[in-house]
Amino acid sequence: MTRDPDDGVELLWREKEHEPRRGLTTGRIVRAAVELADAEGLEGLSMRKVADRLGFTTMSLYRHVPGREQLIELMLDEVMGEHPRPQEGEAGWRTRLEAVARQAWELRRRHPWMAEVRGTRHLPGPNGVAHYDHMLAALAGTSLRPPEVIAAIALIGRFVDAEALVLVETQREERRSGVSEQEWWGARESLYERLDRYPTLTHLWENGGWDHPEDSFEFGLARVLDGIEALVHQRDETRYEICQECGTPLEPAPSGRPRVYCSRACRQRAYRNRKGS
Amino acid sequence: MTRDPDDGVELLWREKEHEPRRGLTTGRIVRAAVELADAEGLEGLSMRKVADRLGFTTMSLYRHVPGREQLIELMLDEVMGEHPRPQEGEAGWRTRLEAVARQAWELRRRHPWMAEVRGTRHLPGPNGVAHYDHMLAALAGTSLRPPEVIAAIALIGRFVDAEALVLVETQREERRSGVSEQEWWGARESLYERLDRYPTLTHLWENGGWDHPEDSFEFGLARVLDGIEALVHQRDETRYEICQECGTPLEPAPSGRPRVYCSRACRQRAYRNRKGS
DNA sequence: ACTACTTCGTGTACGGCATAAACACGGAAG
DNA sequence: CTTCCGTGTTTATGCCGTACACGAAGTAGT
Repeated sequence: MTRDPDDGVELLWREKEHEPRRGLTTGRIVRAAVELADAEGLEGLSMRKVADRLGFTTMSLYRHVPGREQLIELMLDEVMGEHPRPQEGEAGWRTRLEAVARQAWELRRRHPWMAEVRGTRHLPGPNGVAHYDHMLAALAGTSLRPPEVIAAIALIGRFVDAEALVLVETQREERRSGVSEQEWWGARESLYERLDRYPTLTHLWENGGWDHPEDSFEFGLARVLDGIEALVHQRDETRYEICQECGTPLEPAPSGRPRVYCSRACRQRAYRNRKGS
Repeated sequence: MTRDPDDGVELLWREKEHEPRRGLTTGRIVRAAVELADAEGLEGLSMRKVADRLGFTTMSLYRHVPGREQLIELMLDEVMGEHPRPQEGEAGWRTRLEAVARQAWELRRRHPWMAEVRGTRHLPGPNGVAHYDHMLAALAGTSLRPPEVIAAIALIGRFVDAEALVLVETQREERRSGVSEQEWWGARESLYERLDRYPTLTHLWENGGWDHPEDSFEFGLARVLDGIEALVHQRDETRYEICQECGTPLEPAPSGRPRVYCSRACRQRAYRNRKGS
């Protein structure tokens, strides 16, 4: 359906359909697919199984959804809507950023398949954009330059996704094999026999490096936030620089927020130029 | 072949076979598979195509390799062998760690499919262990505690993999569609029309946040290293703590390296206890 | 030299996947 | 009443990993 002139933007941003009592709907398909993926992971998500779950034939889905890929995009935006309402406390940027990272982490614990979605050209739906805006807001008030704000948020996002990915993989393998990760690695005797020749490895082993491992998400989040904090401090010190449009030195803004242009005129000129290109 | 009592450790750690003039070999299969995956990505790697490339039937591969999954593990260790010889310069930990991260990054640029491999139970082969040991060594000399060393290295590894993953995905989509990432996103007019209502997004947009984006790998690597550095400084200040075995306060070690146990007796006791469990 | 056994490669077949294309049916519009 | 369109179905194509039965060829034992 909807031979899309613009790749399915319309499908993602469609307003809510009034769902008929019976029959298929995009919304119903998406929800069934989310349930299925929650239970079986993304690779267990097949058009057949979604259709079965709804009591229709496989091909019927294609009347409402262009294909599997698009279905996954719809699923993503669907679950993005589960994010809690952004509450506008005036906490510091680090508190807010940490909170936002934990929310993303929570969401991926509820829907582990989110981390398994591949591809860089996913159009954001309304829920996705709202959440992205919310994340950016946590850093936009700092002295970071705009591209740094964006890169930092992307870094946090990739970090959470990477952690979620290893989590879902360990869980899947534990379920499939019935053997816990610790047990499995503990039973690899024939591997450990060969590790004596590696000095650092044995040194860390003898000093209990693997006895009480760090929580990987907590450790990594703290490190990444520390790293961003270091950059923020650095930028705080060299806060006042030059206008991005005309190059004259910038005065400190009375609001304390970072400035980019020296005057409204410059800002508008830059904006027009960008629009033209 | 090789119905493995211990899941293929033997296959990974096999000594080099003398390869007969003609006929199949595990090594030949692995190398052909690496070539194929380099060219077509991991999802383009099929047993049929590997066999075709070698001029044999599909099923012949199964005489030398248990299945696709094991083949991928073999491929991983194969390319791990391409890491440059670790040179023992006495640089600082940060320099060494950065170098090691860049090496891993380089390797993933040569073999993008490495980042696409999923699963947490990959047995390391000899090359993999050597590289892991080398990475750990970069941090083992600092005041970080052993579990922190391990977690930090894991963090770096996941960071590199995550970056490599988005890189390979953009490249694949660019090749498949013939449209560059920038062009594609630039052409999503019908999306941008809807973004006015999001304040931070438009603020950053107007201030040129997307005009000259940060290099994602460089930015992230710097942040993560900064984050680890912050932890190292923190540990430097509280370096001398208590013996992990008996709990008595630790004296500073003459070598300046971090200590874990107060005496050789405690260290040996701890080692014996761990072995027993 | 003859036999039994192992090793290696082949051919066929099964069940799973996404999806293209043609078709069937029911209700609304002309 | 006819036409058309939205919706669901049927059938078929071409991928995939791999189980299984078989054949050919080499090797060891007698």
